[in-house]
Amino acid sequence: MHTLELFWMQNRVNDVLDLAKRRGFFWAAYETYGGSAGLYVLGDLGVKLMNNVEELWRDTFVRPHDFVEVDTPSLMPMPLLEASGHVANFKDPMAECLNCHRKYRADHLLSDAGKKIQESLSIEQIKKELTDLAIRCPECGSTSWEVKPFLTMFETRIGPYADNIAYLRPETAQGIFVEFNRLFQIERSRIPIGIAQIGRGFRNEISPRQGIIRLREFHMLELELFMDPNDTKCKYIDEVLKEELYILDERRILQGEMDAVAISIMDALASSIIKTEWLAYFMALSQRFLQSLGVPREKQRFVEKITGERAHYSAQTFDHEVFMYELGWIEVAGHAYRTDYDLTSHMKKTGAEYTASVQLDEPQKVKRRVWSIDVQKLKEREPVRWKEVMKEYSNIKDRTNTPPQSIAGIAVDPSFIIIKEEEVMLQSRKFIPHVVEPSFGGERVMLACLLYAYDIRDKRNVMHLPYRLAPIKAGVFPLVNKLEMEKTAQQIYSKIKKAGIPCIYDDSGSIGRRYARVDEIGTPFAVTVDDRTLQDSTVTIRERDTWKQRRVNQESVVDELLRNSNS
RNA sequence: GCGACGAUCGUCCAGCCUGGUCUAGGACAUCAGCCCUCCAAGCUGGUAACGCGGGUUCAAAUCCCGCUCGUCGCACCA
Repeated sequence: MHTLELFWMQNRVNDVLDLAKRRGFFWAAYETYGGSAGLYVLGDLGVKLMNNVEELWRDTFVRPHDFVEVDTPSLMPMPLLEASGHVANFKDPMAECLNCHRKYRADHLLSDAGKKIQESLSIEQIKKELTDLAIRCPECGSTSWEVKPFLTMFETRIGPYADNIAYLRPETAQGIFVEFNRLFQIERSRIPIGIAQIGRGFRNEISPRQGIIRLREFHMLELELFMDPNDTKCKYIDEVLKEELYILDERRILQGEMDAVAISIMDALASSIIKTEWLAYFMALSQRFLQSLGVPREKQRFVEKITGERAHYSAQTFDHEVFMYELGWIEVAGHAYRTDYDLTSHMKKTGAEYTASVQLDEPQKVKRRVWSIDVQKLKEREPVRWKEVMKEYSNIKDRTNTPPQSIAGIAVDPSFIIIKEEEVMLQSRKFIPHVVEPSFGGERVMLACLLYAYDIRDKRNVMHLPYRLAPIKAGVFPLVNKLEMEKTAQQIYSKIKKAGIPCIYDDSGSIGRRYARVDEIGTPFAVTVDDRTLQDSTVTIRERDTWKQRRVNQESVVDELLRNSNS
């Protein structure tokens, strides 16, 4: 590679971040107060670009499938996130060595020492274990520890009562899961169904380096696809079967492979590299989405999360990564097969029923065993406590399985349990839907888009943003500041604006300078009014990507611009 | 959290070691105007900064301490 080219490659991210700040796409927040890591501001261009990214996402993932969209609160009460497993999984016990102040995951220290850990160990218990086992700091050998939980969710309180703890959501998905029943009913119990949400997620990262890559508050674009676990077909799968993805799957990772290989969706499904059709379909869409944002296919890959690295809710996860020059491979999306983990968890916690049912083609005869309690016999055995048993018994709705070992503390005894075999005609089949989830980080997608749009031509910055993503579609300039030219240019500007096309008017500095200014923010067209306009009503349209100009009648400028709205 | 290094106009950099000459300089960007010109390059003028707090001193951008933030490394990263 040429030295100069190499130099430019190495500075691409910095150049783009610099441009983003200078022109108002985004920048680090609260600098006047000294700054606060992991928080970013989107400026006008950033807001417009993010909106366009979101619209493109809707056009890719939501609208073609008639999926629906919701907007749930960012604040979530603690019990909800306890049920989802986030409170347990986002609250790592951190052990700090009191001598050298290095920090470790306390559970890792214990398991390294060969100690089996229970999920439910309290902070005090962990501290006691560390002391009892005389575990030494791996760095300095000290045995004195301070154990504290580190919470990666932001904690707050709802209302005046201190015990009403809430968190800012670490993902938007939980809002969809807990509202599943109503959403499902509103959508007339269609299955499969996709429910989308665009919103903000919050994570209290320990040290959010890498600027806009790791944020404490960020845009999430999530879609939850609910499907029947016995009918996991995706009706759109044929459209993508031949598409190839670069995949690095778990098996190859465990073999020590580092490189992703191209494989078709068809083959990936046939060889079970991707476990379910919807997941494969969304991965293909995800690749297309990034392609339409300007990221070539070869600069994208899907890396499977190996067991143990995966989130607590996931049966299979692929990270969708984009090569971002100096930053290396950066995850822009996670594609997770969450099974029925979330709905089941919320059911257990709340007693609500998150189920769907499908009508069977023909009713089925099913034999099943049902157990019940013989009250008379129970009374004989437990003359005092039988009422307690019956009270708890009446809360057990599903009696088709084997009876529990004890009810209300009374050991279940065959002497008062009746087990009946019965035959029922089932008209429908009930199930807890399984969930497949593509989840994007908005800022990272936006950055990927800017990185691949960025180019330097004749020492000038040019952002080759696709038309639909460009925050500003056109600049309108009078060639020189003559009153009539300005007037005509202003008229054209108003006309474009009224047509709903974002555009700017600029008459300051030389024409070349103005072209340079709009090139840098990715504005695809410049409309220039010159002397000839005043004679024959034509203007020039100058294209950002070629710097070529053509003359069109000023009446047709809006049409010329609108012709590009799909590109 | 630890360690190393750092923080000056919008941006990049100079000044700091050796305190005063700094009313903090330059370049690019930006703004007003001139020029009236199709690709940032001419001319005139303007706006604009020493991260925060404390100390030393007659005097602090400059020396010292604390804090905040940043970069990198360690650790962490459902």
